[in-house]
Amino acid sequence: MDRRGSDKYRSHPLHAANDAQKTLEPPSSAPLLSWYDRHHRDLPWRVSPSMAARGVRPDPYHIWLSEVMLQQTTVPAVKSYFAKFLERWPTVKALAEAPTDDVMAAWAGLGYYARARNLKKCAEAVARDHGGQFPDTEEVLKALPGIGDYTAAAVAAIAFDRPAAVMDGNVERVISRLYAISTPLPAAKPMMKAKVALLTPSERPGDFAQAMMDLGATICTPKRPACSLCPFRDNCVALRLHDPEHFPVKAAKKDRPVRHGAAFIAVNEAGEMLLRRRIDSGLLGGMTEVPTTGWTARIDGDATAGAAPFAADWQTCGIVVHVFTHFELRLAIFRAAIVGRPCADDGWWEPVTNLEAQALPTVMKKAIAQAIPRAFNQ
DNA sequence: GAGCCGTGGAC
DNA sequence: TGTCCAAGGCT
Repeated sequence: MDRRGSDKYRSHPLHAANDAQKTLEPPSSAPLLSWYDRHHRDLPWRVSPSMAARGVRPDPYHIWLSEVMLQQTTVPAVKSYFAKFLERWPTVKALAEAPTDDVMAAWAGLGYYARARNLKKCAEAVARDHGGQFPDTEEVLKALPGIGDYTAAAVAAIAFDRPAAVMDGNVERVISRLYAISTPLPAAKPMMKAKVALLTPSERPGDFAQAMMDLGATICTPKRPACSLCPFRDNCVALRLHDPEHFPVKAAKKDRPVRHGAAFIAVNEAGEMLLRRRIDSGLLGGMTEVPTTGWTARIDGDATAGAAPFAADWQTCGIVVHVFTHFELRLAIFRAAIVGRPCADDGWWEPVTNLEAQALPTVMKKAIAQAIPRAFNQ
């Protein structure tokens, strides 16, 4: 058990780290900012250096929206969603007035759907309590739904040029290597945040924060970091120890259990599919689903017949496997041709041609595609 | 503090 | 193929 990541606990000579540190100059923000000016990435939510030089500041709404989307999500995955949201809801006020179901449907596929629910709540709070203007301090930002330590600091620094200590997974990796911190995460976070605070300059704190994250994303990568290109190469204790990949040390992860369930794709003679809305809390909260069993039981033929939303000629369509963060789901898929609209009180019958507009999470799209291969465009 | 909460890409 | 992980927040 605990095979995942357990080797991260392999021992490391602390005395060597201390000895190496004595021979290194402490890092400063200047080389990093210089590197950032030379390697700036053009991202949709950023203000270009030339515009910034003319005093143009980023739109706080854009920064906030991008930062929420980027929580535990990669830049390539976010880009199209960011463009879609800005086109549809150009201002925080527009987002505040949008129907929640529209926001959930637009978010479908990005994952961590509590972010979408909180995004809407946050927009409403900004419109209602702050006159449609985002607050410009960490403390007030953090009081808003979906804004925690990281996002509050990031918005304060990037949008408002506040000297906030921004720490995400990238910065944790950079800092842990710079100082060869052997305390495992997450226990080491307070120590790391203190290091970041000392390193954060009063000039260009927003650029510094983005530079630290860019450095972690492109140079100080988890595997095979490009240390020879790093502006901190002469200050990095982990590099001096010839083992940057050893850091950050993390607590071992737990095994991922397997859960079983069944999903039922019912289509009537009018080309409509039975859908339901999940409760607002918990897994896939507030999102749309096809009828399913609970996701704990082991499914066999007898249990499946009783678990269907209504009696019908259910045909088996095989198994869909979907991996969530903390468990793996194996979903038995069943399909039936229905006459009329049974169970309409428990959900609704949606034209199959309109499935793209629904708030269907990826696991549900996979289940539907298993039963009806042409339900979605690829 | 630790568990819960998605997804897709890289290796 | 399995494993890790990506600009975390909430409870």
